[in-house]
Parts: sequence; C-alpha cells; structure tokens
Amino acid sequence: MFRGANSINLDSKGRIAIPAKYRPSITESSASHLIVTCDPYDNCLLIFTLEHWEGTESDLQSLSNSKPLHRRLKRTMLSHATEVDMDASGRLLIPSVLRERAKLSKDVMLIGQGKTFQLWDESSWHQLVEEDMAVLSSEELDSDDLPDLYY
Amino acid sequence: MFRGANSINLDSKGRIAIPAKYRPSITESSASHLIVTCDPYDNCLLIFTLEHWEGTESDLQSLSNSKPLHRRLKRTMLSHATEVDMDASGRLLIPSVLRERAKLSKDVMLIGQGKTFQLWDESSWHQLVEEDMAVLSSEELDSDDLPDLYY
DNA sequence: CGTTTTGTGTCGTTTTGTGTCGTATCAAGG
DNA sequence: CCTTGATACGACACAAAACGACACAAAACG
Repeated sequence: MFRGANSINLDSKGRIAIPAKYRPSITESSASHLIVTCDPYDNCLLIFTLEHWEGTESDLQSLSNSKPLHRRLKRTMLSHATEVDMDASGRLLIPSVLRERAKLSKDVMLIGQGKTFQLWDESSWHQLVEEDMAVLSSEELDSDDLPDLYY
Repeated sequence: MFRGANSINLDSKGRIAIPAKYRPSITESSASHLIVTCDPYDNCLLIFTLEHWEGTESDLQSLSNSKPLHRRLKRTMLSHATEVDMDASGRLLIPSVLRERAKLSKDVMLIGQGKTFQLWDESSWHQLVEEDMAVLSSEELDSDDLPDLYY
C-alpha cells in the first residue's frame, strides 16, 4: 500500500526521486517498471506499477467506443500511458508531454493512493487542500451529505 | 482506550514522545505501527493504530467518487495517511507535510479520543477549548440541538 | 555529418531522519 | 523531607536520503 503525501522536486531534466520507503515494493512487484498517465478527473498524473496497470488497461480496453464519455476516458488514460523505469538511484523521468499536461513545476507532490500514486504540481495540490479544509470544516456544511465515520 | 489531554513537545527533528502510559497498548495492538493523517473537520492531525486504521481506510475507500463532498473527505484522509513507527524510546516522527498542515509549533497537545488520538498545536487547542466553553454555556443555545445526557 | 536537444548515470553536498545519551523534572515510597 | 526511579526533553552523532551539478550517451534535427 502506497500511503502519504510527499513533497519532492523535479530535477532539471524532469526526473523525480521516488521516496526511498516506496522503492522496495516497486522493485519487487514490477522490477522497476512503472506506467505514468493522465488522471481523467484531476489535473495531475497517475503512476501505476506495471503489474497493477495491466488490469486497469484491459478494463479500459473493454469500454465501448460508441459511448462518447467512455471513449474520452479511454483515450485520456490509454493514449497517455507511458512506461518509465526507475533508475538505479530510484528516479523516474516524467515524459515532457505529461509534465506539461499536468503543469508540473519544480516543486511537486507525490500522493500515495493505495495501489497508485498521484503526481501534482505543488501549488495546485495546496490549492485543492485549502479548498477541502474550507469546505469540510465549514459550519454551514449539511451533515446529511456526509457519511458518518465513527473512528 | 486512549484517554486524556497531554501537553507534550515536538523535538527539533519533529518528533513527539508518546506518553508512557499509552505505549504498551500501542506496541501490543499494532507492533508500534501507527497511521497519522489529517482530521477532515478540524485543524489537527489524527493518529490511528494501524489495526484500527484499516477499517476506517476501507470505509473511506468505498465512498463514491462522484459525490464532491465524499471525494473531499476521502482525499483529505486517505491521501495524507502516512505510516509512522514508534521508535525504541517511544517517539513518533510527524511527517513535515502534516506538521505544516496542522501548523504544529514546538508545543502540542496529544488528545486521547478512545481508539485514536488527535494532535493539536497547543495554542489552537486552547482557543478551541475557550470557544467550546463559550458556546456550550451560552444562554441562547437551542437545547433541541443537543442530545439529552442524564449523568 | 555536425549540431542541438533529450535522456541517463555519477558524484559531492546538504538536508533530513534515526539512535543514543545525559540531564532535568516529577511522582512515589521510605 | 529525602531518595529512587521513571519519564520527558534536549543535545549530539551518525546514517541515509534527496538534491543539484556535471559529464557523457543517444536521439533528433538540420
């Protein structure tokens, strides 16, 4: 399970260093092969282990081409999916096409999401987090709209 | 059951020493593995034993991505969830991303909440306590909004 | 075929994390 | 009231990770 929000940097060549804690499990499960693609819902990238991507890929393949929304989803994720390998020092080169699409500057956030990561530009991420805080802590929040979590 | 409000310090590296009374039960239940994440409603952090987190995590996983509030809740808690281990002297390193988000200074409060802890910056905590007092003791309070507690 | 751009590997520096230890503080018991 | 022991705290030393810089290789382009 990939967990946690990590503030990291893109180097001048567009690489990110995967935090050391995640490396062993990546090497194990997919021999350092990863897939980077566009997130269809947010302005960020998704990083899959190759292993876990294969299932998602075939789910996408099977989407109908006649339904416009399905086509869009399929196109967004499949067409941008790029295989990248983690090098000996644990880095990933993020393809420039994807870097531009997610507007990545030098400061980025790598967000563990269980089986995948999201990769955000730091400022877009912070903006979203601020918004989440403001909305969820608001007194006017209609509590019927939220599930009860008894932790 | 974790009970009580404890005033403790962050050391220069961002660690807190868990009060000794809580340590045995943490070691037992989760072999010193804890999860720190953001509280979605208040400006503080939540600390779970790994054991107890897993249930909450799957509750969150099952929330719908198409409902904006559910997505926000899910994102806030899941994306920030970070595994941290209590070291041999009973300390936890609080990840810097979370330290910043909860605006933790050197003086913090660790609040037992049953199965979890809340971690507050001391001054925000004091402020909240004041506010709670003021609100709950207010004469204009609409008693229909409160449950009856006959203790 | 040379030049420019892009990708890859290496290395040294700096920052961050981790473990250890000594001391101050507090509580309990004699 | 003093002693003893445990806890929390700060300080330090060491280890590891992240970063930036650079040098080189490969590919793209003219």
